[in-house]
Amino acid sequence: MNEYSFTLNNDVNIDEIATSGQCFRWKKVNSNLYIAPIGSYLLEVRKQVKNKSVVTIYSDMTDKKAKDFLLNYFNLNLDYQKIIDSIIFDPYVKVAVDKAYGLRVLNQDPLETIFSFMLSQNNTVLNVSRCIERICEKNEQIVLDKRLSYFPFPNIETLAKLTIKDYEEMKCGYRARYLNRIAETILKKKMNLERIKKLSSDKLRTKLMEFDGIGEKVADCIMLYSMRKSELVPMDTWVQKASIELYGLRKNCTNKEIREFYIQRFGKYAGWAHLFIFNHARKYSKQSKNIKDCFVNTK
DNA sequence: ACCCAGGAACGCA
DNA sequence: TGCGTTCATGGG
Repeated sequence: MNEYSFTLNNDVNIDEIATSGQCFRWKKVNSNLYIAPIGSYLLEVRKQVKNKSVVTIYSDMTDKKAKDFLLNYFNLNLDYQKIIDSIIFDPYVKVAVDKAYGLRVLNQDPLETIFSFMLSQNNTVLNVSRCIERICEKNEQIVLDKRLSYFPFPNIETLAKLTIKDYEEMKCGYRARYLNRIAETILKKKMNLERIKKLSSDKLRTKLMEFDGIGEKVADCIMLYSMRKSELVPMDTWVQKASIELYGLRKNCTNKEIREFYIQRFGKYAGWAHLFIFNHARKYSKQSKNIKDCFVNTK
């Protein structure tokens, strides 16, 4: 077992990432330590002084491969400041970025992301996390030492062996049959999720939506958070409400209209703008009557 | 008891 | 196309 670490700058904010609703397995151990099974490995992020933190990966990889894995997962090869600069002309996005600087779109495993967002329909983030954990517990536990053990997300063979009844027992509710069927189909057709990433967003969306249980919104989340489609804007209830309030879109406008408004306005990283708006609205609008109030710069 | 949660399938107009 | 209903489960 190898242990590889490096320092992260303030453009990786693990508090915000862990609670942003794009990933479901990061756990807060204490105010300075977050931990998550990612892929087959275990990751830790320890906060240091001055907005810096150290990420550690426990794996059997060489240092170079481990580094590449982390760069890839956190999207560290992207120019964070440049992306932020391209979207904070918008006053509402600017407020959201100021509150959550270091929040970033991750590049996650497609299979785990498909399962996560299938579970997310008509569900809470907390509940999705619990279902994912139960599914992972069907996998073999990896024990690093007395302090560190974890269940990696299962591979497709393991997922396909689980029956509808198994998924129901894991409290996946009516989504159980979707999960069972998609696992069986991916395995049977030998679908290579890494390869289909290269398709255009429109073709990929069509392909994903052929699966029962994946609609437009879930497809867009899968593509944004695990397939490098940074321009996509998933049409969730928060963004629908926020868009009407913030940008004065018609009350009965279609999702397509909202999505095109975002792409027109924010361009290649519209999905990032969306994540900041979603994150901010979800976290702060419970304490105010309307969404717009929490986007007004209160400094 | 009721309502909602990062929706989607289904039936019907 | 568009709109209303229904779908498990958990929490407020």
